[in-house]
Amino acid sequence: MAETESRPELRYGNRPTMKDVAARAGVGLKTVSRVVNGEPGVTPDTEQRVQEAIEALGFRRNDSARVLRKGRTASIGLVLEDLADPFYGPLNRAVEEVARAHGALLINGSSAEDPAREQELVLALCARRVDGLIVIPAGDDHRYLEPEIAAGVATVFVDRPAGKIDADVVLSDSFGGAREGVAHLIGHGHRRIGFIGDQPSIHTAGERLRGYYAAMEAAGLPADDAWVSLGSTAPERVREAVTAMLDAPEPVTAIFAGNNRVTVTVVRVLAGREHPVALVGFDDIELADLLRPGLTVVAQDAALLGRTAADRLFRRLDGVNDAPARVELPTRLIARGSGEIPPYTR
Amino acid sequence: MAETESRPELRYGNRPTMKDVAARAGVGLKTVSRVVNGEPGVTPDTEQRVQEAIEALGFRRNDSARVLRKGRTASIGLVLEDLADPFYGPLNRAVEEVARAHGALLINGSSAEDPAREQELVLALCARRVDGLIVIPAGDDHRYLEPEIAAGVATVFVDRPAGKIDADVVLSDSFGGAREGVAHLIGHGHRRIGFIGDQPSIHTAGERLRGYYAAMEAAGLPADDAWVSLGSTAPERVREAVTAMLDAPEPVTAIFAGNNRVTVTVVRVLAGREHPVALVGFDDIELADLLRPGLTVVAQDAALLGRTAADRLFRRLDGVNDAPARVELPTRLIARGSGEIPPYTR
DNA sequence: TAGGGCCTGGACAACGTTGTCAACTGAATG
DNA sequence: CATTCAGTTGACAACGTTGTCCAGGCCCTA
Repeated sequence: MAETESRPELRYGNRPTMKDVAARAGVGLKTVSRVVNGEPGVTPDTEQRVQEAIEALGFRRNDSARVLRKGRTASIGLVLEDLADPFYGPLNRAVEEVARAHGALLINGSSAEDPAREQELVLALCARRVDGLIVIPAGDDHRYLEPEIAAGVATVFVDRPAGKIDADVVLSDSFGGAREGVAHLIGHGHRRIGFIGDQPSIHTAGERLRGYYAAMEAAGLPADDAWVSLGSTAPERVREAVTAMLDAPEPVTAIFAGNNRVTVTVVRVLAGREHPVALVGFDDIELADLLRPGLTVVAQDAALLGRTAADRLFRRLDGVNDAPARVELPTRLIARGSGEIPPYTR
Repeated sequence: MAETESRPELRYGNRPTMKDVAARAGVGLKTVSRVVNGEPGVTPDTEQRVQEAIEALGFRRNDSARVLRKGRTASIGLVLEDLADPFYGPLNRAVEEVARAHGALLINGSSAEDPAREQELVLALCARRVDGLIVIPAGDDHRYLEPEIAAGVATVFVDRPAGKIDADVVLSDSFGGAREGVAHLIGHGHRRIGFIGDQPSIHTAGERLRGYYAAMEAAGLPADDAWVSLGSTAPERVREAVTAMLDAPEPVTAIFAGNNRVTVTVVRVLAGREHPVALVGFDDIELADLLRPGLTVVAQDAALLGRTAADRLFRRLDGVNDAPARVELPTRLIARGSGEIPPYTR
């Protein structure tokens, strides 16, 4: 322990540098660099001597220095809402695969739906000089990114659009998906349909709500305020909202759930109810097919979302420089039973 | 577009440096550094001038250079098997939270259960000079890490032990958990119990198999080879294995599933069978309580696994230097119905 | 054999930051 | 008034790598 105290500056245990390798191999510094980077202009004989020295010393190039010199970090940042949310798993993985294919590492973090934390994280990534950023925004004002983007940090927003700046964005068609889901319920005879969603300040939540209204209106149905509940996705709140809708004098006969977390809670509540209630949820859920009834959902392809965003990002990094675009991916209605339950009448 | 071509070296659009800030504020370079880092010894007046210059130029410190100078990157690497696997989501998130609390960023990647890819990823992280590594190993030989660890890269293995090197490891009690799960089935009257697991070369898979045998033996029951199926967790393979066990002349009356992916497929197969079969799965699954019957599982606390590993890692980074230890976290049996089904007899 | 070109190898500066250290200021002390 | 001292400030080197550029040595040709 005296070891560590006595040399406070010592971090990497004096790792060998190219200079050390050069000394050991009896060549110049730059020759080592050439060997390490596979550059031409080194005789096999010299190369072997260098390789042996590298081996013997356990040398590993210090990419920090390389980054400083070259300007590129070969890493991208991914800021999402919650690393633990199963919805983002496939997205995360898809982004990683694309990054890997381009030889880049992935730095990621959760904003926890907190705009301040998002900004902090994004700026930390910019300070690291990531080559690009993929952001699932928590906030609705991203002007803080303007200097970064101007400075050349490629940026793509996913799942929700950027606020107050013009940037690439890849979204699912929340509006169309929700409208289709609600229309599906209407098509099965429902006229009083509840909508339980996330905070409407979140873009996707707002769009889905809009889709709900659009479907109701298209069918000439009223959309009673008492049927719409927006707010946190915390189980208790959702539970209360569902219960209120079902215990009202004119109860809803079907529910549209605004995202996976809401859906899960709604399923739990409905499992305890006496009368059947139809349900369509936004976002697919593992095992949805094994519930009784099977869960009807409006599915988005999270992996495709991630892959599309990452492709766009690397296209930009490769120099393509067209105007920021908005890509909207279609959703898919998967009927499994819960959305096909007819209206219950006492 | 001529822009990009004409200056191939240009990466960050000539971002302002401390030198630029210093020039604009009419102060020395070091003074800017002091302001940026909140070091003492700068008059409020000077500080303000510097702040204004920073603001005006949109300066952001280049952490690459900082890293090179200071030796610490304030980042850790997490290598897991699959970012998209819901089991690792909470683990990932837990590690991130601890890292965040220590002001470190998290770089992560998937090994896809491929030892070569694991090594490639780990060494790339080492080249980046991450301060520490958390690895869910795919391979069983980690001697390639010896020089790195010797050079001071703190390393903690999670979920599975390291191979052929002495390092910190945090595990769930796979053996004990599986034994308890199988004993639970035995306790409910089962005597012919199937075990469907992952490739036995994976440490956890082997331990769980050992637990199965231990429980059977403790109850004085035979463990017929035909009841044990090990291999890939691909749905087709698992489906075949389950079907074979159930269609045998002496069919098993209960199944123990070795991990979440196996469990999911087994549930699907059992849902299509005529006669009830008891099931206990290793790993908890979302919505397990909503299946009919509810799914009985041996749950591990993935978040705790991640938190424990990260805590250990940062303890080392803070200079604690005790011998590598093996921490084993208990599992928890959660009875929900599927594991309490009595043996079916025709 | 001299001149030319090609190949290999190395010296040196630069990337943007931080640590060291010395110089300067103004005030307080004798 | 000289001296000291604390508090500010900046010049400079160093971190480890890569790009530039030049020096030799070699082979080929005239």
